[in-house]
Amino acid sequence: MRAIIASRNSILRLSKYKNALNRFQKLGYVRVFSDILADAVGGTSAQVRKDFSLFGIKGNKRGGYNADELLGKLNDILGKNTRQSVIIAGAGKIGMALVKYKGFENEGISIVAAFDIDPAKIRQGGDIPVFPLDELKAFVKTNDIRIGIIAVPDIAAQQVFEIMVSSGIKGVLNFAPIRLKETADVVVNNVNVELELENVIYFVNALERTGSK
Amino acid sequence: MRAIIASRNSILRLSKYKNALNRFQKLGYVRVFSDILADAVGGTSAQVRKDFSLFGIKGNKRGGYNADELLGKLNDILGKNTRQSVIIAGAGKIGMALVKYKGFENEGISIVAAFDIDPAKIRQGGDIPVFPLDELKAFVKTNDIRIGIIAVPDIAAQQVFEIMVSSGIKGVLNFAPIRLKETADVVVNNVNVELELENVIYFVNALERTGSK
DNA sequence: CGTTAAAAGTGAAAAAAATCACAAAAAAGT
DNA sequence: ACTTTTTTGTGATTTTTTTCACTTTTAACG
Repeated sequence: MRAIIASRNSILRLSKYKNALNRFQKLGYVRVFSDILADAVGGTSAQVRKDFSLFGIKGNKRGGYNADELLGKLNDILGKNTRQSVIIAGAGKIGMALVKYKGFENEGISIVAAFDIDPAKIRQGGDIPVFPLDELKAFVKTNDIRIGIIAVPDIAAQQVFEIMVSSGIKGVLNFAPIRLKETADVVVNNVNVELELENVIYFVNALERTGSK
Repeated sequence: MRAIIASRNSILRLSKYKNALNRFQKLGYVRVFSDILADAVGGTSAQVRKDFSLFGIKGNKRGGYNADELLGKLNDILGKNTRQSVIIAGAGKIGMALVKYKGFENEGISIVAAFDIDPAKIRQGGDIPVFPLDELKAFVKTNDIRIGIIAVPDIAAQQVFEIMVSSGIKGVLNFAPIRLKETADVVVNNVNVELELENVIYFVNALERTGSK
């Protein structure tokens, strides 16, 4: 298929449109307009249209976008038409919170197994099994998993990352507050709560100092 | 003080430099260079220097930056010299994972209380008390809290946000996968794990389709 | 000391992203 | 059917961010 050059941010926006659209659809909307989407997602209507334009998504002038059709196209672009199996390294607080989280299933994402070094955490009973970390490689290979989540302490993160990559994992969502030494053929996104919280604090302070009218 | 116009991203980078610096300092580094920092954080040395330049941070030509001094300045800019008290709404999986997380304390961030509607979750015994949601407003007011974390289901998020804002909270870190209807004088950052994971999946697929050499 | 080499600092240039603004289409109204 | 109004689609423009490339300073070395 045609390769689309897209920035991380524009893809992130497409996902947001898709999520908003899902909600609109549940509310019975048949047609949606760029300004409605903009507003749901926190942008401008021009940007919505530009994004769509960039990905070759067409609407109807004066008629907006057909919700079903648009959703189909977005899902297509985002690769949401095939279910994705994901593993987690680290069965601590964050790891287990993710395992228990219901939201992924609706999005075609299945967390199929977790792995941990701590023998106390191993458990095959529950809906999602927790295996010893040693078994990660074999599991990933036999089940052809391509996406992994790192939810281990920062000190172990790089090591776990390398195990994942050598197992054949191509995309990683990293919760450890550490920059992973990446290679070009593996995609890494970072979720760093500390950083985000610090950022909020900074802007609250900054707002207080300056914009205090 | 002088008001610095800074983008969210540049502040995020400053935080990263600060975190990297903390690690370097623990390893005994007395002087650091822009390329070392760049590398630790995943950027270019030019960008590090530009960022510092923008905030009036000076180093020594040929001598780099004194680690202590630089850290002091970064902490100063980021407002890390005063401890920040934070509350959490939602004592579910995510909320409790955050409460238990040790990383905040080192950063001068204290989670002082959690709140939940579910009476079963109320508990005053532990290190961090969980109060009924009703009491949030009073608590925030009497303790003069300015930062809140939203870790409630998406359906309740907007409502909780409004309670927070009306209580005097000025900055929010939102974990609900919903765009909060914000006002200009409140800072909101979003952490959306689903979105990030979808993004990883997209780029893995995209890489597979195109760059498959 | 004087020379060399390494690194900061920063305007200028380039690239990337967002916004504007308006023509074209088509739904709705009369 | 014709007119009006609304909304898309997109080239052009503007703004923002990043990178370049060169000057200046100073540590290190002989």
